Amino acid sequence: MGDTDDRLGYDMAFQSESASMYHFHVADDHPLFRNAILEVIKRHYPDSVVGQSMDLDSAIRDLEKNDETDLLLLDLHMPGSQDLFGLIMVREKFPSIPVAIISADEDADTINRAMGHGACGYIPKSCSPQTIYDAIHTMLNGDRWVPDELHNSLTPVDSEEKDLAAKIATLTPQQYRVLCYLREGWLNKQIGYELGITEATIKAHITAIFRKLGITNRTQAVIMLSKMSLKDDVVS
Amino acid sequence: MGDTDDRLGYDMAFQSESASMYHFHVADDHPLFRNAILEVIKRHYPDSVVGQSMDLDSAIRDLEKNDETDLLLLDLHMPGSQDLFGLIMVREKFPSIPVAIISADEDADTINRAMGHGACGYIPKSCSPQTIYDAIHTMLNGDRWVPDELHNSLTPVDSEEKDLAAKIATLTPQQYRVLCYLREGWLNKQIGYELGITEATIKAHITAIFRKLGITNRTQAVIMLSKMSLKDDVVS
DNA sequence: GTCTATGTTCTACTAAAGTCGTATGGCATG
DNA sequence: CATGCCATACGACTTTAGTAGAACATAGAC
Repeated sequence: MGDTDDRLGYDMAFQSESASMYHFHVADDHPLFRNAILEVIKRHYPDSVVGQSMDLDSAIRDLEKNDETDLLLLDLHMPGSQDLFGLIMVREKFPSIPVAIISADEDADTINRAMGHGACGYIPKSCSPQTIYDAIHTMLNGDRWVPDELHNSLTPVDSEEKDLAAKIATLTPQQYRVLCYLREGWLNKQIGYELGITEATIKAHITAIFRKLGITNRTQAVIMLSKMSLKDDVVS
Repeated sequence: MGDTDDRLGYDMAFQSESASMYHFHVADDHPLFRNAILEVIKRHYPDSVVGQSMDLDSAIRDLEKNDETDLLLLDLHMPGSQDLFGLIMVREKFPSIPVAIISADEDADTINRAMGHGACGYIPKSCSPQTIYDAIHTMLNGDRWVPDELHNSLTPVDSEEKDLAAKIATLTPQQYRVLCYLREGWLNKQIGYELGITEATIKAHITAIFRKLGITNRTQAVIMLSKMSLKDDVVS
């Protein structure tokens, strides 16, 4: 399986596939599909390093340790990463790391918006291993990849949605966590218990969130975020 | 009642339709399109009576006076009738009156759900006068009408959405009005001012709404309703 | 007519939300 | 190492949200 180079180059173009040691991270809370991805990676990039996580926080911690990750494969729906928000946060924190979305949701609008928010690819979970490999290979070369039928139909994302994404991206990690619970209709007291801090602190975070989003109460926050939500997935 | 002429031609204007006197109501806050509909009706059903309104409350008042209305043409988006909620309320209050949705929104999912919530037809605003006539004619005969391309692809509405619609339908008119403002992120004080009653009364209504919807606070209400919202229309 | 049932309205109360000021610790810059 | 910046955390206060209970009106039912 070839020799490996410790000193990984910054430029993928130099590296032939067999000789390259890539650094992947697979973030998906669904074990079956995570394994499917791992199979593909191990088969085609046996010398690569693969981080794994089941929620957004773990993924971010791992990326912080490995800031040279070559490709993040991110599920659209896992704890802390509903809809496009996880993608937005990761793109903000690690602009240089390419992010491929993997999701059961094959809706054209969803794929289009994921790409518009900075994903370098979108892999529907129904794809064959061969297709998954094609996609990963393409993205490691610095190109974008979407399912064939959408190749020529990508359109720019609504500017209002872009604005909102930019505001979300300014939230601190803790603020973002609080917002995730707020969005689900939790009370401040409940959020505080969940995060292990007092209700007073939750309120402080929430006030800060409102300022950043340009709103004045939680109801408006939910309204604002719901405008950015995607179609519901099919429960599999 | 009923029309006896099934022969449709391009200049059929004065055939046996002229002998029947239908009762229409056109509810649309966009004057241009309201007039377009009126043109079609006056041309093909010159003896008919046509009520008009620019918001849901006026429409309902008119329907109460004319409980034998043969067809209500309802815009999806006007004051008091965002998304499918207006349709749901009207179908609950007047189950015997056929409702045709007219809207600029031509999304298949939107059309499908409107039909699933009891509309007898869906007329995209891009339709020609001739097509509008075809649609109205079909619906007056008791048949349903949707754009050709969707004729065979209507699917049942999600049961959860049906449940929610049933709950919404139990709201009193005033409760529904309050809910419309709540949904937009207004404060109780503001809603009270708008409706000309005290904040205390708004609160009482809101508590009643929560009970009917099976929730405990306004944030959950917004979340619940947002699951039922449609794709945003293009602003024309 | 009386008697229910229901919608609307309100007062008085409790609970939750939201703001302000402040303190601490990490971390980068000069 | 001193300084400033910022994320995080908390307590005290004010404002808004939400509940309980009752008064009043109206429409049917008996």
